[in-house]
Amino acid sequence: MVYTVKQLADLAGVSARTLHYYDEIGLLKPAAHGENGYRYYDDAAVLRLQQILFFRELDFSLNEIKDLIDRPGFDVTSALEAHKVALQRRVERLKRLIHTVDNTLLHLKGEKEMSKRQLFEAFSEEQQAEYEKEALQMYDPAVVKTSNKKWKACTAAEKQRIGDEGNAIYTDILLAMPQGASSSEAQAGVERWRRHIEYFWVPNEDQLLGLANGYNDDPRFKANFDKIDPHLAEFMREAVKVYIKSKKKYA
Amino acid sequence: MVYTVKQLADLAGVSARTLHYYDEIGLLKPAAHGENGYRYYDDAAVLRLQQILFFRELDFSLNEIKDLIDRPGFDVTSALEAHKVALQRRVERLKRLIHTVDNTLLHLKGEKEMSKRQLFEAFSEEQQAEYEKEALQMYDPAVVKTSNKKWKACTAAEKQRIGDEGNAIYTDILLAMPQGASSSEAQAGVERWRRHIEYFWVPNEDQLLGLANGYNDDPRFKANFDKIDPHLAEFMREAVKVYIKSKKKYA
DNA sequence: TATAAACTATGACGCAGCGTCAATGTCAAG
DNA sequence: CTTGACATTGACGCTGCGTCATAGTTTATA
Repeated sequence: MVYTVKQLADLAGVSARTLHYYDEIGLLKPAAHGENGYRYYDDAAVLRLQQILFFRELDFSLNEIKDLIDRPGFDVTSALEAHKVALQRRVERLKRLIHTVDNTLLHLKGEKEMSKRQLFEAFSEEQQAEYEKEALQMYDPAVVKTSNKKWKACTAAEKQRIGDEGNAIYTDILLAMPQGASSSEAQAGVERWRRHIEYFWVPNEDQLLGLANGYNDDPRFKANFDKIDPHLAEFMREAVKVYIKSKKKYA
Repeated sequence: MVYTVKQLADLAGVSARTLHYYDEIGLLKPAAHGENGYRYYDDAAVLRLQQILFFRELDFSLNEIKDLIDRPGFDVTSALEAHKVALQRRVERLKRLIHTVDNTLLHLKGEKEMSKRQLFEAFSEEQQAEYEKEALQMYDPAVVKTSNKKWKACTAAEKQRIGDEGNAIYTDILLAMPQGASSSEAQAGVERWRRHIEYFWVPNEDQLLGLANGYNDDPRFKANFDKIDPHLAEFMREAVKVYIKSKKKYA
């Protein structure tokens, strides 16, 4: 059998352009060129194209495919095994992304319910509280409920006060920056911060550090801190490290 | 705070080129341009960049990101939900690919063991038998073992005979093509084919049709059939359909 | 202060795998 | 002989930058 471009294209379910391209890069050459310049494919080309499409389905690149079916004695098995590993890594990555999307969605919904349920506008501090609850989720979902209850039980005025308190604390810590992370000013700030956090949640030392790390690593936390000062998050992390060390020493 | 290109780039962990590009497509514009043409970014730009990178991590396209953070009141929640679905689809697809790779690897390894263990060279018919075992795997792995045992128990001469028998059957069916899929010649061929298959495995009618489908849809099956005739696989599918219908009618 | 090192700018090509015109030639049917 | 369906090559476009190339600017050092 002999096939023109369109015939082979329809047969294999690809476009004519694709066959042109495969010819261009030397992946699938027609059996013969007519004097009119037309491409004519034979049955061997059909088989080759089927192999190509098989590997293409598996997300091999056209170059890899060329190696796989051209090089005689090319190690197809280990190529497939390597490819499998690559595919698995992609799956893992995608799963992490989905998880992050889920978290973000949870956060957004929480925020919405809040702002709908009360007159209280979504202050950035309230957002911050949301974030903190989320971070906390990584430890114990049971605690989240308690935290949520506490927050809901607050009046708008109380919330306002809590938000202001948070702001004040961060400003205090900011002012302690020139004195260094181990200065008594900074450490006092961390102490106040801890008690502020404890309004929602009572973390142990490790969790406290985890939260400070989150302030640096989670872009949403980070963004809020950067609004105050671009080095605040990092400074807090250092200060918290010092804080914990001294706590553990005297424990 | 004000940042030059490199400062912001280092801060955010991206390249200067990336910032140039984001400026070019209007995704992140510097706060000011110096008289020397230099770009100068401010803290707002830092925050915006952080948001951009957050969504970029989630595999949003730069265009989508622009919409997400520029359009006021753009529905971020449903965008995220749609994105999640897209991610999930990608995961499903990758899992299928991995499964296919696994099957192919199994097949390749089986082939290798075969050719190593015996003097018997890897005839294309033996390959075909491998494929058939693989197709069968989709139904019941327990049956595979039986099939394998049977095959291994064969002498080389027996294998040769079986392979030849397969070839003869396919040739017979090929010769029946002009008479049509429902012709008695074709149906007799299917009957012989069935008994031939049953040497390895006893399929029910549905499984028989599944196998005939595999001859068309699996490129490796297809390739072998196309060597005989490009329309044989399709013809067999039709013939098997007819065969099954008549079987069920009289059942 | 002269010069070198480090930074800045714009412009352009390259990558993968084709889709999509565009301009032009060829073949089969009515 | 026309029409329409096919064929050809050539070229740009898409995504998200990496990577020169060329040229001007700022900063550090001798």
